[in-house]
Amino acid sequence: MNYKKLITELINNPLVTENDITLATEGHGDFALPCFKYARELRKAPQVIASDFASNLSERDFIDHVEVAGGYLNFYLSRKARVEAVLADCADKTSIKAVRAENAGKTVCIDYSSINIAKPFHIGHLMSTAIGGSLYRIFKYLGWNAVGINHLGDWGTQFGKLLAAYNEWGDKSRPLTLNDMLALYVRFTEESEKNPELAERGRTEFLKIERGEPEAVKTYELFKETTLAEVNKVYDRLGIKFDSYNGEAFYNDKMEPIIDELNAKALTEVSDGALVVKLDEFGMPPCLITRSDGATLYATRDLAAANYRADTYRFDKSLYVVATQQNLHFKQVFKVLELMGREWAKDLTHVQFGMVSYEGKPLSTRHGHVVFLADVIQNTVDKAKAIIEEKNPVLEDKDEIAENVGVGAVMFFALGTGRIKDVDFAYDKVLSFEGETAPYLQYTHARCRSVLAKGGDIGEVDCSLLTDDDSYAVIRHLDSYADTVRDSASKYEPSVIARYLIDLAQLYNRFYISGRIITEDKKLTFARLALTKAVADTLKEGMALLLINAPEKM
RNA sequence: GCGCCGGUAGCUCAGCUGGAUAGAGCAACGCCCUUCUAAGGCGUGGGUCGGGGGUUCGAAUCCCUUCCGGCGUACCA
Repeated sequence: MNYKKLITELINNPLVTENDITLATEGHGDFALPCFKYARELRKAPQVIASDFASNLSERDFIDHVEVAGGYLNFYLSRKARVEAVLADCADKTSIKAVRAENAGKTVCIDYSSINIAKPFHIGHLMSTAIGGSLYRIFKYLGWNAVGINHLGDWGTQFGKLLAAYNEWGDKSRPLTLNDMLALYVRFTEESEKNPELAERGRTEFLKIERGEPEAVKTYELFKETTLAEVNKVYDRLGIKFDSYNGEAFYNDKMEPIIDELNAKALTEVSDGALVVKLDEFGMPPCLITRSDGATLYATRDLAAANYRADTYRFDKSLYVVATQQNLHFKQVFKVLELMGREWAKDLTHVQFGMVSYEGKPLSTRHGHVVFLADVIQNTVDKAKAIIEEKNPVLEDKDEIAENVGVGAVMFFALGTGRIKDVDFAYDKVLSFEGETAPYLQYTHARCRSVLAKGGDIGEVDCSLLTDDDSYAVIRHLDSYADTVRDSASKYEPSVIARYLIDLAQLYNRFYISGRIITEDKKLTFARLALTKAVADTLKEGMALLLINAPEKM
């Protein structure tokens, strides 16, 4: 319910706009209007203005009373009416449906995860995967048509090297694994330093792939399939989905028209043998289109990809969930597209996130300073299992619940704080199951379900029984759910929802402890069960947006 | 050098489209399970919101400046 708007209408003064209404500080009602800013124009003291507004209020059924305190006019809403409205909205989803109606027909492309073929899936990939996967769900939830794109790193000379290494040392008698490929690649890098002939072999093998020689392509496809098969297991555990796996290889034949167009529009020039688009007047270094040897670059592929997505999906927004390191790259690409006259260039956004390090040092596959995502998940799941054995050994489906709790903990680690901050991965953080964590949310949800199961059917609810401070605090928070999800989408920031859910769980737990829900008093029991149900449903829906499952029991 | 981002309690963070006493979690200490899930709740201690200017009735929030840290800065992605 948009009370700010209602209050503004109630005051009905041209000076007062909706944005002037603020949430009241603890102990000062629900909403407040600070009247200081009108003092100059009205030539009156703020307190006087507040009292004037108060005495001129029109019909006000949703307000219980107002109070003038200092220069503030405080609004105390009619709690009973608000409880009714919130419980009704939780049940029929009116406000969420309204948001969906606004967004119907809109399309958003989300480029996320974007892993490299033949490279291990480590915690460095967690952020893009989790943030993108969450945004994918959030946008869908809000009525958008979302297109999830895994822009695979499946092209480049490293595949020639890997092919050479595989032909030389690969064990063809058993199925290839991701670890084998990593080992082969490392060995190749080491040995080719001593043996230049080997390095040359890498280049010629890549040429074979480029030319489409069947033998080479077959092995290259094997690398790709092997990687995807393993990585998909992780995606499945995390609940991550994609609609397209078109990556670098896919755009190989789509760059030439872009280069031709850039040349035709006289945007390019040759500099030190390379073809570039100069961006000096925009305060940026030039955007490299082709190398001096004629090879295309990262930017070239992204220009082609952006065009392809625009043509194919007709997006209203296109997001790139990529680390902040690539800030300049995207600025350049977006600017070049704008210079090419693409009116949709304004709809492209680099959704950047901070760097992931491990024990204070940057991650490095080559130096073995990596943490594999599958291992992290397994560790959190194992710990969840151990806690279940300790606290609730009679629980059914222990493995499934441990899986949900462990994966949830990993997701919350990635999505719980603002994405722009750098994060240092540490096991004690992901393995923490108390306080502001996914297990806390899941626990609260399971607690709700448990009470609901015991409480049975909910009869007619008397909303006046939920106007005490503990109950009303929960209601008030539930009231901002739809706005919170919308805010999270507009900021491309899943952590907004994470914070919201933590607060909701805290408020509910306080309510839960403050008195019994199921009592002899039928009417009171129904009212409290209704509140519990609203909280449980909201927690579950909100967690799903963060890729966190909500088990019924734990 | 220039550009982007961060700097809030011992630690991890929220608040940053300006509003009333700056909030959580973790860690520390002290309480609360014969009663609906203690993965929970309550309480105590803990803050020059990096520093300095400015704008304003009012600044963690806006502007300027400065320090510290991360990242980027043409043929990797």
